[in-house]
Amino acid sequence: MGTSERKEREKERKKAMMLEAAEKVILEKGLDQLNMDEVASRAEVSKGSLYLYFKNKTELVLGICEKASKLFAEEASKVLTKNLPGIELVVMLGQSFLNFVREHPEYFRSMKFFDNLKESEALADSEYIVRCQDNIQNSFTCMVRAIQIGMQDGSINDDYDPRELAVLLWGTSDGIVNLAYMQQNCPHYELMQDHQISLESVFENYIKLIGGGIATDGKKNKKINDS
Amino acid sequence: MGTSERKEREKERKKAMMLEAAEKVILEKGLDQLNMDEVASRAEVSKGSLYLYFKNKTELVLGICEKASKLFAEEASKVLTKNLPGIELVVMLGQSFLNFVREHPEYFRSMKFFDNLKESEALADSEYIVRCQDNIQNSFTCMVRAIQIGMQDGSINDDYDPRELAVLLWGTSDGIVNLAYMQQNCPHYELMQDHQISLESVFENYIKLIGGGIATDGKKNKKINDS
DNA sequence: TTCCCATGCTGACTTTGAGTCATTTTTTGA
DNA sequence: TCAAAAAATGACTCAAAGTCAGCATGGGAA
Repeated sequence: MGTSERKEREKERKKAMMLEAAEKVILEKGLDQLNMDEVASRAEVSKGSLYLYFKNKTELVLGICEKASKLFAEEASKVLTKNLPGIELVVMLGQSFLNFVREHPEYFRSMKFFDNLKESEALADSEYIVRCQDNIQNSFTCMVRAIQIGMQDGSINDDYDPRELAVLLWGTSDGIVNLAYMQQNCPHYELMQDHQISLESVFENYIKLIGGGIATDGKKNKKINDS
Repeated sequence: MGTSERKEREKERKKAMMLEAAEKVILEKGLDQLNMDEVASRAEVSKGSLYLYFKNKTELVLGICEKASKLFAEEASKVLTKNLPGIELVVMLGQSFLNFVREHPEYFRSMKFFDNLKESEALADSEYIVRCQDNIQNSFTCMVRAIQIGMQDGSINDDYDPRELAVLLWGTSDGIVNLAYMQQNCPHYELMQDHQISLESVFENYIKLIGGGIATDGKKNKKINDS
């Protein structure tokens, strides 16, 4: 009986259509202008149907966030397959993050929404929350792995705890990437427009600064000597 | 005729009461639960009065953001008066930022709200936006000054452009401070809860990493030799 | 003291948009 | 072919943002 399978697929397809409609609205008008009636009409379904698939507006956005965090986690795990020194993997992860945000500002926006949820919003009882957390955790684990690889191959200074260093890199790169997002999407954000500072060179310096700090830079290559 | 002056002060006092009421609500329930009727009743005025002082909900939050950004700018300029090497001023600015967010999460929240405004929200025509931008610009200038002082006194490597370095430090410390905010205010944020990583040590390592990267650390103390 | 006007204040009302549900349409399997 | 189940609909309810016609107050002129 392949009927139920086809039905299942059809359901997924519709859900995807609704998410895509919502993404477009966010891209065009911003998250705060997202309106359920408009999403419904753009997805060519009734409002009732929309609520059949997503129990409220929060879950609709979390649906986007799930896609976003999954996509990025895939990106991150792809980076890890490359045969490169750990330090370069770390740099590539940062670069992927930046590209991701530039290519999908609406995804980054939905992830910020996720970040700022409070328990007050029907939070604990949502499957989406759990899946988003999982995906983010996976990306984070990629960062930890890259650092561990680097410590193993001697390209990264092993004075630090790998997980702690990962948190540090996660936080700082989120900050830098957020600058990029705001420069691109928030016209009133003036920190960089005023002066003629390019994000390219800021990011380059970020890599140089952080990279310099965590790399072994020829001082103590014990691991390299071993191999 | 001191009457109009007293009236003016009275108006300011009421405005401050309304802002305080709104801050309390944000602190207790979060920004997304902020509700104009509740603010009005807590401030012991009618809804109509509230709208007499703030033309909409967005401006009310921007009013808080104005206070917040002003407070922080004052904090930052206080740091600059200290008679210390530039590098230590930079570290103190970072530390102040972290303390600020810990002590006033609702202020940080309102600044995030400001950051994420789109032009769609009656944006260009708001006096608040301009004042917030000014205050933030002032804080940023403090960071630039601290860096310039450090380059002058030889405690900071002058390979970088001061403004570009300031953007870099601004972005990264915003990211780190954001981690602190989330850990404190968003129960679903699991990046650090899972592992037993303390924010203290992450921040310490942040200072060590960045500080190490920008400090002259005895390699090229040309300016120090001069004096 | 009394009245008048300006300014400030009020809360009932309008509007908008999230979320619901009784009803209709479509699909499925007998 | 048809009845029961599943899916879809959009008019409705309800909460909260935002408005406005009328009320209160207080300071100055008669």
